[in-house]
Amino acid sequence: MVTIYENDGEMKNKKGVTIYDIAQELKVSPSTVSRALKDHFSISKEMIKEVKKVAQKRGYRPNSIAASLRNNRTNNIGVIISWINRPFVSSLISGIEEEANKAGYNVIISQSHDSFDNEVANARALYDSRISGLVVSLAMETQSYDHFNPFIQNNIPVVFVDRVADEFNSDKVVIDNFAAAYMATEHLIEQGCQRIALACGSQYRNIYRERESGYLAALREYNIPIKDEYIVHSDSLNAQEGFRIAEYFLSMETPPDAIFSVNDTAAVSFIQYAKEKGIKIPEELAVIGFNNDPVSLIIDPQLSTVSHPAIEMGKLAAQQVLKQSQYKDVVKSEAIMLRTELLVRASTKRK
Amino acid sequence: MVTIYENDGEMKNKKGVTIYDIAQELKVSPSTVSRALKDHFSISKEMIKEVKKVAQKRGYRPNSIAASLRNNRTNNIGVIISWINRPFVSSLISGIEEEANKAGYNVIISQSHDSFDNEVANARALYDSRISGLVVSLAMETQSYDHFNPFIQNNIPVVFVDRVADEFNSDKVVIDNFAAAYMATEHLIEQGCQRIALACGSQYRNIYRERESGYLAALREYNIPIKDEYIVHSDSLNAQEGFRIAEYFLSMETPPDAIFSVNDTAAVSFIQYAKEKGIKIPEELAVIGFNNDPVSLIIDPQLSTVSHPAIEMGKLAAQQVLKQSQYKDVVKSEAIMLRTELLVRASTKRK
DNA sequence: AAAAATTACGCAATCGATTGTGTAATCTGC
DNA sequence: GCAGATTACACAATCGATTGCGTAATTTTT
Repeated sequence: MVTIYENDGEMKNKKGVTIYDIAQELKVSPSTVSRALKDHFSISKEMIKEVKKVAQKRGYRPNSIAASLRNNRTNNIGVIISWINRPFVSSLISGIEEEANKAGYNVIISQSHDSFDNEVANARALYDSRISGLVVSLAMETQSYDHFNPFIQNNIPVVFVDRVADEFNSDKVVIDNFAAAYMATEHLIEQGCQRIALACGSQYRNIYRERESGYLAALREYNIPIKDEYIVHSDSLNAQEGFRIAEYFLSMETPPDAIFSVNDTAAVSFIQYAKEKGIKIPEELAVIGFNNDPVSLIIDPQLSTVSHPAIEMGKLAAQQVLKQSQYKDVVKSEAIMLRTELLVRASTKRK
Repeated sequence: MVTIYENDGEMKNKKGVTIYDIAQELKVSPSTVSRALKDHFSISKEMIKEVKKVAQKRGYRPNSIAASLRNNRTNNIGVIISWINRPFVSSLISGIEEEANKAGYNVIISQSHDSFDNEVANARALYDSRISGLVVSLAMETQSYDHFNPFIQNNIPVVFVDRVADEFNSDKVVIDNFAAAYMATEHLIEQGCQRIALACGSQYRNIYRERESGYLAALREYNIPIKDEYIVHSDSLNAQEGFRIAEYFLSMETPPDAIFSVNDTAAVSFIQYAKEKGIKIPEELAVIGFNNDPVSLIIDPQLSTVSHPAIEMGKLAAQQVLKQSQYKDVVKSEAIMLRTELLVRASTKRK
């Protein structure tokens, strides 16, 4: 299944058409061509028309590399995320891309795989390629933020999304994790759950810290005793970990009657495990997740969860980057906080 | 929730360190610095050491824009895909990115959202940004391929993945859709299914055409009559369409006893619809999908499907692009075909 | 010791677009 | 009809790294 074809000979290595070629054909200077293509006021209407006609005819395409070098800025926005194949993350990217494209920017994506070293390497590579802005959702491991300093020092805007660095002064787009977790926990309490467990992520990341706080606050508010053995932390709340945690919770002497999971992946595993063991959901065990992943509607019973405005977050982050890259002088750092929504489905509906 | 901070004043607008700065400090020429940084043989060991020391001290980072302009090539690979938030696609991208990063390349991603116009616009933007290679999985609508000609004419490699253009002479990375569909259909027949329906996609795309051919071939091989009313084509096999198609099939006078869906999304909808209607799976209706999306393991009963080596396909596509961009002279176009695997799960296990 | 070879570096053009400044040519006002 | 204003374009430097070619200094060869 291999086909071979040869060169056309004449067609190949024909260098791209430049403004110099157009200038030569029209016997004007390259600067005139450059300005004409941008409808500069100092160029006559006729000349603009002529230039554009020739450009069209010759198939001229601007070399943005050259422009970038001259202007010291590219039309590229860098993005560093953990894993692209997570529903929340790919929606985030969609939002970033949509907003960036609208403004004539391309998006360069790199995955940290939740490793600090990768994040540093990616940041460096993106810096070298002279991106004009960076959107970051931090890796699970990250605790030091020095790798973002080169951007700051060179006035390249850095915007954090979702997984942000409190210690680092820059734009942020987040959700109210505390409130969302409080809502979710309160909902479980209202459904009559008394022994509510928490499956949480790394305490290095704001999103998990804040969700834990919300969970604890709700329990306190309703005078429900907090039990350490009902709280589990995991560095990667994947399906496998979910089963492990489910086994731990459900083989306790007094197992929880509800679990709040900080992501849907683990929550789904809880339901699957419980179903295997013949534990009724939500009667014997109520489960609520976080993110509103597609799987939350596929699992039976459907999973209650907290919806994350992922695309909107991506759009806002991109807008922040673009705005910051325009106004180089006055730098104003702001944190945008978006609303979440509690989605009550069968996995917690006891009443 | 808004914080404001002012400029440092002295820190800002400090232009990046260039080889000229290093040259000045060491009182040598920029060319020497450039060569020293690349361990050029004509530079003495001591000079190389000196240059690197100063570069390190001053925090020098190469300006790849400048290098790109001079070399007429970037370290960026462009990717055009339909939707990033599909499991298959994001895995594909992961593979591309891994391989590209390994070779020191960045990946620029753009989504066509399955629209031809978007695909053309994305191709143009990527061309302007002077990517050194392009990986494409075609939009559903695409029927003309002229927008890829500028790349070909300028020796920029274009590699198609999964959704390829038969008419277009370039590298391709695909799976054996015919064989996969044949296997899937044969499996249904072996389970005793006699009235096997097909939920298919747009005939513009090879993957759906080939899968339909495989389905038809299997039916013929086993002397099962082919009924047109058992074959449905949809331009977007999403969940909603899945329900619509399920309704059509299951409200027929003689409904099918099995459905082969060319993607998992629709297959999952079939199962959900059937469960709602009290139709037993797989006894009354066997369902098999395609792609091995995460949902296929979440749905109850678990979905039989065909696994797609997405990451591997991405890696191979990136490798092809990188290889092609090295050898400008002899262009050899090849099609790589990967194996798929039939995953038999509860949704088709009748025996 | 003179010639040849090698070592180690500098000079200057180049990639393509951008832009501040300069300058003819045309136009305006009185 | 002439100074001054305006129009419409050209000149040339610039962004930062790369690289063919040139050359002085040192080493090797015979």
